Amino acid sequence: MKKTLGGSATRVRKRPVDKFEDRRMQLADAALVTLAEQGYARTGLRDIAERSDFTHGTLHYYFHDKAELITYCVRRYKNRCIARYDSLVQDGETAQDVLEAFSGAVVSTMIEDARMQRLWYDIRSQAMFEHVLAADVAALDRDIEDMIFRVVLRYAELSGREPSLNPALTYALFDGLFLHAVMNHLAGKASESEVRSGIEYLLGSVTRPV
Amino acid sequence: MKKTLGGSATRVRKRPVDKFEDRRMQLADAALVTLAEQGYARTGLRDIAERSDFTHGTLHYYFHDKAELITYCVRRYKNRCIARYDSLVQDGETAQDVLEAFSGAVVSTMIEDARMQRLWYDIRSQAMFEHVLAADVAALDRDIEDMIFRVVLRYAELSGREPSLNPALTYALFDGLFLHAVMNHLAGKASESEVRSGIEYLLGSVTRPV
Amino acid sequence: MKKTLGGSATRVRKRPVDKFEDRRMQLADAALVTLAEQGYARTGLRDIAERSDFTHGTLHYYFHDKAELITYCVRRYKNRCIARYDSLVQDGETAQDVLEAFSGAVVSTMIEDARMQRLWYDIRSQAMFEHVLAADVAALDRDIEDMIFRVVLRYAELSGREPSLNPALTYALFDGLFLHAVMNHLAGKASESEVRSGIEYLLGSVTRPV
Amino acid sequence: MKKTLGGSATRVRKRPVDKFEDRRMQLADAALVTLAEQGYARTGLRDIAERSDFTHGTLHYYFHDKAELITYCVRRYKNRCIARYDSLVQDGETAQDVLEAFSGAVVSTMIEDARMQRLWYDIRSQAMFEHVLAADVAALDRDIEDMIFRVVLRYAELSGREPSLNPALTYALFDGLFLHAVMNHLAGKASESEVRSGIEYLLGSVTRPV
DNA sequence: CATGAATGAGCCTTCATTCAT
DNA sequence: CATGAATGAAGGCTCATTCAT
Repeated sequence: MKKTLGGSATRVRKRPVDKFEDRRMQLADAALVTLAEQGYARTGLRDIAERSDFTHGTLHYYFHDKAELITYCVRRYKNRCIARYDSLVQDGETAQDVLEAFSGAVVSTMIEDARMQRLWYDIRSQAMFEHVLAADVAALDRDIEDMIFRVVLRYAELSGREPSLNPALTYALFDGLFLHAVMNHLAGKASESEVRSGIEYLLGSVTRPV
Repeated sequence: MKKTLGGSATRVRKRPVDKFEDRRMQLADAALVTLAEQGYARTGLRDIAERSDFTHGTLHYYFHDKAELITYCVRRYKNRCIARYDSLVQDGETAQDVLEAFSGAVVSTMIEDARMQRLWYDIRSQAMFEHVLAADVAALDRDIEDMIFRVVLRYAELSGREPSLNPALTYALFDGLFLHAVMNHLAGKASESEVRSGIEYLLGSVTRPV
Repeated sequence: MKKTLGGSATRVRKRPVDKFEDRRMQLADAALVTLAEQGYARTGLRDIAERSDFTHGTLHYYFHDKAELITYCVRRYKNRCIARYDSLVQDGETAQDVLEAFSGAVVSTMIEDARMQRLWYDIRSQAMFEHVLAADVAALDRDIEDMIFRVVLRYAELSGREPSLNPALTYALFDGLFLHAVMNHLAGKASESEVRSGIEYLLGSVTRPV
Repeated sequence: MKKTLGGSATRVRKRPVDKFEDRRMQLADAALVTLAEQGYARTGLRDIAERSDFTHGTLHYYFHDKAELITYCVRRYKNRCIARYDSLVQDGETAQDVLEAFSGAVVSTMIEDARMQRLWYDIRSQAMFEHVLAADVAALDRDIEDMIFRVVLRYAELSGREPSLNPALTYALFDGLFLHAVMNHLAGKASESEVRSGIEYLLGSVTRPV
């Protein structure tokens, strides 16, 4: 409300709602570190609290229960991923740009974010069993599907082609590729070049000349 | 197998080792029902015992700990899967046979074994975090990869084609397809025809004319 | 009371002490609603605050701790009860008036105030265990005892009789009657006429002809 | 089953079901000590375990949850009370015997079992709020009501009288007497003679010449 | 062989209370 | 005055595991 008050540039304090939300983000980021390390089932709220600047009581102050915290965390991580991929790809001006930006991003995700990614796969698996997680996870998965299809569309458009598969099927194939890239990386089997060639192959495979 | 066959007519009891192994299988099959229903993290040994003919303590007599039981269960389930797919596919005499047998098997897995499959995905996710599971799961995954590649090889051979991707990449793509088929099915989104066309597409895509 | 009245026309604000006390009453009344619903042990200060116009922290500003709030609440409720019974009974001009006013009041307490009454019985039970509550509850119980005896005295006097039991014993019997009336009502066993006849019987029983 | 096997007098081990039930009793008796001391709401399962020979996990092995343990405990205590009163009273051969046995028992309950009795009043209060307790407590209260009426009947019969009030009302009055006896005793106000005379008065009051 | 009693660590959650603003 | 952020102890409960029988 009192936000954009005149030209005053010295609004020192954020609105209360922002403070609350800020702390949620801060806690979520701390939680993500632990979650990525230990996984959903093996991470207690106490573990999370211990590696944050707060106590475990505070976690419950900001999140109603564990499920809410976890979905908030995963949503936060995944939204960042999606934004990152979107911006990367939209900056590309040739099909080659897009291909390289995309496969570069996948490789770096695989290498640097392997632990975060496995958390995502973990939570997505749990969501097959736990009702409370299902809706949130499904929504996120749809967002990722859309993002992947945007990449494919952009690539197709820049190379005079068009998608040959629907978004769901397209995503399923890329998802398989990502998942195995991460699993392989965590298993110590370096496969950067294989991932790159896999993506190149797949981008060609899921599009066709107009 | 069938080791002490011969002419011996007085083999009243199986050899001890067999009895032990038999019971393990019996327990594992009972456990699989519960595990498929509730998932790894949410299933206690008590839950399993309650739905079997044995007690809680007996489980520990036959399995050293929970991880051993679970990996034994999953290995059992997955080996059955692999055998089933192998026999189905090897019975086919034309490429069309193989295609139909394979996609039919996938569809029926998706529909009837959805709960078992999600258990596999669950355990595979946990294996990314729990070292004790990692080796067993990795071995199983390799077996599946091999099986998938046998299907592709057979299909290729019968249609005058050859694989265009290595086994790992081939599996990754099929795996993505399977995983999303199961997730969609569990989410209530029927997609039988889509799965069939996906498989047909993919079999064509991972092979090329010789 | 009304101390600074006089000719001063500008007394805009109540004296500080009154404001403080007013707010305590306001908070206590809000608290009573929740307490009557959930009982002492199951009611958190948060529950109370949520159903009032104030926050959690404010409660501690006006009451030192939970025990003080609770005793304040119960005292408030019970004093209202006592005042009500006193005025009802003193208005009666014949023994029959008193009997009817009294049993009518008990019946309406049983029906409309059942949830408040159970709170009283609850706190009185807790006071048997928690020292901090003991003194306050005991004082209240004495006030009720006195009130009951005033009713009996008034009834006796108007009917040419006199009490035949001491106040403590008299109260004990009426208290048993009340308690069971409330328990029965909460259990769904309507017993209005039984309560009325019980009271009539008891008023006769605890008095005797002069 | 194998219980009364022939004339063998040396059945060393009880049947399994008995062992389980025996331990429940043992744990319940230990629990009653702590519960009587601290009251329902202030007693944790850990408190109970600490003052028993077992750990808090064991409590959950024998009782499904806290409510089951508590109701089991109270039922156990109250059934003992009822049996005790029944046998005491039935041994009396004259009205005077019954009067003395009964009031003696009440006095000794008041003095020696005051802490147990307050637990009963506590749980009965909680049952007005907690649904899980309601049914069990109501059943117990009915048993006590019956017992009281048996006393009154016996007393009436031996003195050529008959009950003048129904069982519910009769119990309500005695209950009020008991409750206040216990509260007074806990408050340090000795009142043995008063209790005795109250009971004598009440036994006369709730009966009338045939 | 198989049982089931017993354990104790650990989990999520609730809550009265304190305190800086 | 009033707020609400933060705390930490405590609560009920679950569970893999051990072990005497």
